[in-house]
Amino acid sequence: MEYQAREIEQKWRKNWETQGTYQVSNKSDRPKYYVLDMFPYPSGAGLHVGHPLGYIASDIFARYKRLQGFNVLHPMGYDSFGLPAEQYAIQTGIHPAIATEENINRYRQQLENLGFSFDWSREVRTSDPSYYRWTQWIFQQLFKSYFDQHVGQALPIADLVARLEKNGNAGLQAVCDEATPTISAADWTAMDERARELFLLNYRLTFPEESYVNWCPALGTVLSNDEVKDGVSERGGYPVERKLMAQWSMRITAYADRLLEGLDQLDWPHSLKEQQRNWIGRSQGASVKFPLVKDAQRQIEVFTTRVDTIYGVSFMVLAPEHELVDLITTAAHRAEVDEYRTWAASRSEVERMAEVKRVTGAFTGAYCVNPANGEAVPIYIADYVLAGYGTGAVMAVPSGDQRDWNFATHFGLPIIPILDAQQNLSQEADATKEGRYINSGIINGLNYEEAVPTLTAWLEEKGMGKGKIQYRLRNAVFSRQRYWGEPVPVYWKDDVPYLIAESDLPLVLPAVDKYLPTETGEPPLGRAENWKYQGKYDYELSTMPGWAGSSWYWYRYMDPQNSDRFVGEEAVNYWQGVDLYIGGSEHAVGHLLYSRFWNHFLYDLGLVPQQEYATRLINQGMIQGVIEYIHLIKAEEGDLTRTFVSADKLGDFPQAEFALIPVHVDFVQDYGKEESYLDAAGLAQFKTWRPDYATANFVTNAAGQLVTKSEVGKMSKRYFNVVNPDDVIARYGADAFRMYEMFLGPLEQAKPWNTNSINGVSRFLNSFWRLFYQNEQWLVTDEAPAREEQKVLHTAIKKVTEDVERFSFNTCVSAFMVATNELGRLKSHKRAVLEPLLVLMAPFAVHLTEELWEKLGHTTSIHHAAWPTLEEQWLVEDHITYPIAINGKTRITVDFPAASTKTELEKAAPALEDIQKYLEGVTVRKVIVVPGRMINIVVG
RNA sequence: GCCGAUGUGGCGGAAUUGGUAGACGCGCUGGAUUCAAAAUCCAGUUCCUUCGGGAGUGGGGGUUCGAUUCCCCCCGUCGGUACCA
Repeated sequence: MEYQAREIEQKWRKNWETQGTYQVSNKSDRPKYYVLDMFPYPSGAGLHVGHPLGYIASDIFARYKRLQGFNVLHPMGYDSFGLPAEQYAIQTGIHPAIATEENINRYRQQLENLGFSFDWSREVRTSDPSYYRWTQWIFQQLFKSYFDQHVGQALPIADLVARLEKNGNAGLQAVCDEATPTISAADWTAMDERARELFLLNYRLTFPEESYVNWCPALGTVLSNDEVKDGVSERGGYPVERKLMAQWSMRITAYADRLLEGLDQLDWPHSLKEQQRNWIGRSQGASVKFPLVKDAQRQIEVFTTRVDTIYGVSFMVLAPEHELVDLITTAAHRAEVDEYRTWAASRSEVERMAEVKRVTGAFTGAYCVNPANGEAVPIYIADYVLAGYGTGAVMAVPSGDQRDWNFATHFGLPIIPILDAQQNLSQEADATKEGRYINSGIINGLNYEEAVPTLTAWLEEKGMGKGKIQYRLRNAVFSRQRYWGEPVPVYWKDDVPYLIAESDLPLVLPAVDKYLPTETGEPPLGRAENWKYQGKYDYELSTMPGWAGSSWYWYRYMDPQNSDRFVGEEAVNYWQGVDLYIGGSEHAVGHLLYSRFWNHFLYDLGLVPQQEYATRLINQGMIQGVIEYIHLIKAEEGDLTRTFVSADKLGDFPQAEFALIPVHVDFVQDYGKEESYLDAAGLAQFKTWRPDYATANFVTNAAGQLVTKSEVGKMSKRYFNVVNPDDVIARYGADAFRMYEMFLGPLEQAKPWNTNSINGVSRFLNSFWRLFYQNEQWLVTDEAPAREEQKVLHTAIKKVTEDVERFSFNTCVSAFMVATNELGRLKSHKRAVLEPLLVLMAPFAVHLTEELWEKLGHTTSIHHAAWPTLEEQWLVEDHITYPIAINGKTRITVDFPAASTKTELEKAAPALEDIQKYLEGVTVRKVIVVPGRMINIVVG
């Protein structure tokens, strides 16, 4: 019987489904283990060969743990709200739910093709009302909570109210808006309901606020910082501008410290933790007040990490949006300042970032007082100071900061040296902390370590400053002016937001006639007819962002049907959290930070048992594609001729400029290689595919080939280089595909997709099969295996167990190959060897092993078998082959009895006949013996 | 600029605590089988070589009996991030 991948795979997939082989119970005597894959967004394009890499790895590990005797939770579901389905709906009028459903079905089919051990009875979809009901519920809990810094956790807002009634907010240590006024108990009591609600918004963990946001006109929505890359939207690459808008916000900054500290306990990739640390951006420094010369009651507060440089301040810079600008600008400078502010506001993020080097700014005409030395400091505005960071104001020290130096040089402001070690101040700033202070009042002669505490204490005493910790992390914008997302479970009364009753959840997404903003510019939900809470109050019209539903989904898998709670207590206490999370590093500062934030919050409420939900995380590397381009001569205006030139003939057109046009990789010969090209057939395919170029000229080389330019890059529709796993599976089978993806290299490393060597894996599976079957002949016998055969088996058990534990799956595959080669050489077909080997390979080649397992006479699934036990006795040798080196260079290898002692070997090695010729004319200085390893003879 | 990864044959990669560099696979070369092809099997395959050997893990230096592995400096590639005060 030949190995027939397709038949076997279909047979077992059906069988597993009817048997419920992968169904998991929340009750078990076995220890639990939770393996989670990152939530996929079901895009219309379906899976390409890069997507399954992490899923295959997690599936192997889940299966391994199952064979090891664990009760393993390994679920899959869909992050099914999102922009692409809505963009599609706008174009076609098809409800996003319908397109999403189709995409999900396609995904499901592709995933099933790969033979994963998901418990599909636990599938969840974020766009399902039974799911987003709980996303809305968690939102409501955030609204009902504030963060108390005294206890370092979230508490019910009712506690805050009780406190306000008693003491007002004096002495309250809680995270709130900068502008929150201080009130007494009497003030609170005097407030009416509306005033109280507005006041409480300063503290709630989710709240509407007016702030500068990333507005993307093309998408018609705001975006959070992590959704903006290089000044354009991550999805679609549309321009983004700064805009002042009222938006729901999440007070993630309350958790900045805990999110930072929590990282230390996580077994996550180092670089990913670093990214989160940088994103949170904790910096220690001081806040200092600079009173205005004209009005000492008003002060400009700055944050600085170098308070020691305060005597070097020669000017002050405010962000153009800073609230004091209007107030302080003198009449003489009014026009200039207004002009600058208008100009600054008109600049897009992209422009700003492109012109970082350019110095711009304007003088307000006003001065403030340096509290350290009482000198007057001119106040400028400039857009290198960001309104959103710190206080939106900087004390400028040109001698110690390059941007300040550039600004000072441009505007002719003084550059004051402050440390005797500073150098070349006429050329550039010197940020050194070395040396002793000069020109620096009370810290003259001190060094950095002495100056900082001295100054901070002095400023604090004078009430002009204090030590402060500042974060780069901003509160997260939580509104999207879009249709296809969770409705925010809030209604408005007197311009104040109220939660809808818990019993009214879920607030279901209403039908709309179009998925576009209303004529008055409201979000699409404004189109819903008669959509009012209790028939009279307006609902919030924005929806939640993509990351809402994915911030808690791993809990829903534990208990997906529960209609009383987002996850049942029993279920969450059993599964606790995720033991292994596998996914891409692109989620480092988005999903992985937001989900940690929500988890910390749920933990504070006592709803989940662990502060960090995923203790171990592994990034799988991206599988890249090869992009094939052909060179098109850039035509002059009006010139309608189109000429493509073979890459090896570009020299014939020295004056031409070329555009690179991506070509469908299927047309290209020797795809992925240096000398890949389009032959005549490829050119014909290209012309049919791109009729607009059907009449173009093609300058080919002597062989009639149009040589392409090949580049490793993203696998994406727009490069026409997407490889569908279904095609590969149809040809080689899912088992070969799974093993091949693992065999490509280390899991975490990025690697280009190349089908060149998949036949090696396919060949291996065939020879493995032939250990059982050859020429229609069943070969397996019940004879006792020889020692040598046992050694092959147990070497494999040891290697594969160790390697799976450290996620080195590529070396597992080669271990299987080695074992198969050896057993083939030994003509070994013993059940006692093959059966354990089959179990060892079951997590990788899930169908093939199941088939052979059945043929061996088993009636239950191999995936419920037990992982083989290593018996060291078979690995013990009576002789050890020692490499013998002279001065570190290996010369020969010699067998010695394993029992030889170090002293014996030291004597025996130099006496060997084969080694004598190396010792002529030199003296043996030392013989180094590492028992079991090697022998080195040092001569000289 | 800063932060983080990474660099080994023609190619993907292995070498887990410093101990035979190149496992395993692809490709390539030769052979067997075949009318032929596919498939399969066997042998070889880092480079140089006067066949004794010599060189060799991005480059240079160091520690060590011994370095792909540890330390210092430099270079390349990839990813993240950026007027963050």
